[in-house]
Amino acid sequence: MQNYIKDVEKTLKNGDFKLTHRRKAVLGVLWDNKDKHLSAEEVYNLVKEKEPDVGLATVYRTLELFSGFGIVCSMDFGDGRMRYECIDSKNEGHHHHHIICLKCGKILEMAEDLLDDLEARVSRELSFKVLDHQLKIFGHCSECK
Amino acid sequence: MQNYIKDVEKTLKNGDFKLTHRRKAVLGVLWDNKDKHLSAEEVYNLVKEKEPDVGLATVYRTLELFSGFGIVCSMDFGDGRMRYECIDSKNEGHHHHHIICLKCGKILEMAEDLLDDLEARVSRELSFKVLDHQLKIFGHCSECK
DNA sequence: ATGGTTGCAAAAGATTTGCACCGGA
DNA sequence: TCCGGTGCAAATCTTTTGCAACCAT
Repeated sequence: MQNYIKDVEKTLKNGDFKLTHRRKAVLGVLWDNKDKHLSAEEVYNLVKEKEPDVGLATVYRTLELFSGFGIVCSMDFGDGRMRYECIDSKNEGHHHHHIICLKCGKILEMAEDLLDDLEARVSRELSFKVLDHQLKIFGHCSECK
Repeated sequence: MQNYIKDVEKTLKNGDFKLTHRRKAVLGVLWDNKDKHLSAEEVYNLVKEKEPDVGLATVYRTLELFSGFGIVCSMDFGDGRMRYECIDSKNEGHHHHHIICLKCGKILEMAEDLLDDLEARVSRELSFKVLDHQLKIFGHCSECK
C-alpha cells in the first residue's frame, strides 16, 4: 500500500499533478475495495467517512484524473452508472471478464485471458490494432438459478 | 420487410399491444438501418422525417417495448447513450462482437460466436446459467492506426 | 366509452462545469 | 504571490414519467 501510493504520486508528478489529501483518500478507498466495483457515489460516501467535507465533484474529477493515468479503470455494467477499480502491478494489463447475475446483480470475475486467439484473428483479418477488450457474460448465478 | 412487419405485429398482438403508425415508423427506420447502431435520438430524427410530430418519449417507449419482445436489441458502447438495432430471423440469437475504433469511432462487427468454450467453462466451474454475452474489442482500425 | 397510445413538459439521475475561494510551495 | 485544487450550485445530457388529450375499436 505505501509503495503503491508512492508510485501513484510519482506518476501524477510526471504530469504536474499532486497527490493531495483528497486524492489520497479516494485512492485509499479504491485500494481498500479492490475486490468491489464501486460507483462514484459509493466512493464519495466512503471518502466522506474520513473527509466529511469532500465534494462529489472532486471525486468525479479525481476518478477521471486517475483514469487518464491508468491508475484506475472504469467499467460499465449497463446499470446507468460507472464503476471504478484501482489497478496495481498485480492486475495491470489484465482484462477482466465480468460475469453478471441478472437476478441479484452479483458480479463474478474471471480474470484469465482466454481471448488471445480471437484478438489475433481480429488483428490479422481486419488489420485492426487491438488495445483492450471487455467481455461481459449475463445470466443467473448458482444461488439464483 | 412486409413479412417482417407482419411478424412483429403478431408478436405484439400476443402481448395485447398494437403496431401503430408511430411504432411502424420506428420499426421502418431500424429496418432501413440494420447495419448501423442508431441512438434513440438518431432514430427520433429519422422518424421525424416521415412523421414530423412524433415525440422523443414515444421513440423511447417504443424502443423499450420492442426490446421487451426481443424485436430490437440495445447495446452500449460506453459513450453515454444506448444504441438500438432490430433483430430479424437472420441475426436472431447471434451475439455481436463489436470492434470499436478509439480514434474515429467506427464500429466493426464480428458476428461469429467464438466464445462457446469460455461459456461452457463459466457454466461448469461457477455453475452459472449463461444467458447472453457481450464482447467489445477496442483499438485502432486499419485507417487510423 | 374504453383502454392503449401519444405529445408535451417536467422530473430524474449521473456526470460535468463555472466560479469564487482556499492553501501549499 | 501564484496556481492548481476544491466545494458548491447550476448546467448538461440521456432517459423516464405524469398527465391530459387522442384515437381506434
